[in-house]
Amino acid sequence: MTHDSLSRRLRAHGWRLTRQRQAVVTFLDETQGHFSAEEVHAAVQTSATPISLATVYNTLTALAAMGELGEVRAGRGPTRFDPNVRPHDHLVCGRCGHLIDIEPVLAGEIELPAARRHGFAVDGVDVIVRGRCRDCAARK
Amino acid sequence: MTHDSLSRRLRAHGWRLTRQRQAVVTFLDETQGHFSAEEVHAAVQTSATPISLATVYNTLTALAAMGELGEVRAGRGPTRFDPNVRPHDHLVCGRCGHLIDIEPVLAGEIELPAARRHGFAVDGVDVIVRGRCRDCAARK
DNA sequence: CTGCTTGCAAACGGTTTGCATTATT
DNA sequence: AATAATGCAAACCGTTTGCAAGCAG
Repeated sequence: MTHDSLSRRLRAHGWRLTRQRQAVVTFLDETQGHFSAEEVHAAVQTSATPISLATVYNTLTALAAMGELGEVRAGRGPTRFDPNVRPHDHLVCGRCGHLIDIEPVLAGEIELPAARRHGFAVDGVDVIVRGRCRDCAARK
Repeated sequence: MTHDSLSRRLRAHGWRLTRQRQAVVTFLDETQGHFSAEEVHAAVQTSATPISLATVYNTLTALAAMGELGEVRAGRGPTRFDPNVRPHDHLVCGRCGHLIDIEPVLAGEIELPAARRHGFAVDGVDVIVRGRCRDCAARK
């Protein structure tokens, strides 16, 4: 993404364009995978930008709230943030925590019948496939 | 899960049948719903049985490991333990955390095609439907 | 200039751990 | 008697918060 579209996006949400926010957004745009707040912090810090962990949390949480970033809580360990906002599900290793994106498991969206909705206003569905990754499965 | 069968299983796993473990198991057997470790602790403590929070964690974790208890990590807040071990999914309120069991969203088990399994040995699938419970939805 | 944003450090909630003591087998 | 399980308290990890200082608009 270009700097201009970045500015536009941030401003569109009423954000001030700080060096810290630019650094986080740029990092997320230029990489793929899943990152804990600590990992983002470490990665952005090395790029000559001063930033505190608290600010990383602020930024990531805000991005997630505005739908620019996915949050994955699976098994133990920290929340991981997912720059991939296309619909998809996750495969999680219960041993090492390895996390990868997979094509949506559910075909189309689920239209949960009212009888099973228990009065809920449904926002979405998270599907997590639990298992052992190739390496951990090999290691018994 | 009945108390008797669970006692049997605990012994089958070479576990000593202590007063604390019996208290936890009995509590889970006599109630329905979802409970944090703290809640189980509070509930069991009042029943004239001395038990520490650490022991509650030990017991719940062990029960979960042997498949006698479900663990639900959804959104923020503590892990909740689910005495219902029949296949089912969950509906979670993103505002108040209200958690309820629902019929399985996926018909039968998913046979994730090898091409999408990324080498994982799949154990199972957790489906969490996110939304707002009736009360929270009403409160806007 | 205004006030949103930052950094710091301390507080926090949930969970785990180390170790001496107790209780089951 | 042997040894698994307990209780306690402190450690721990990930995350949030309060507040003074800084900087974007």
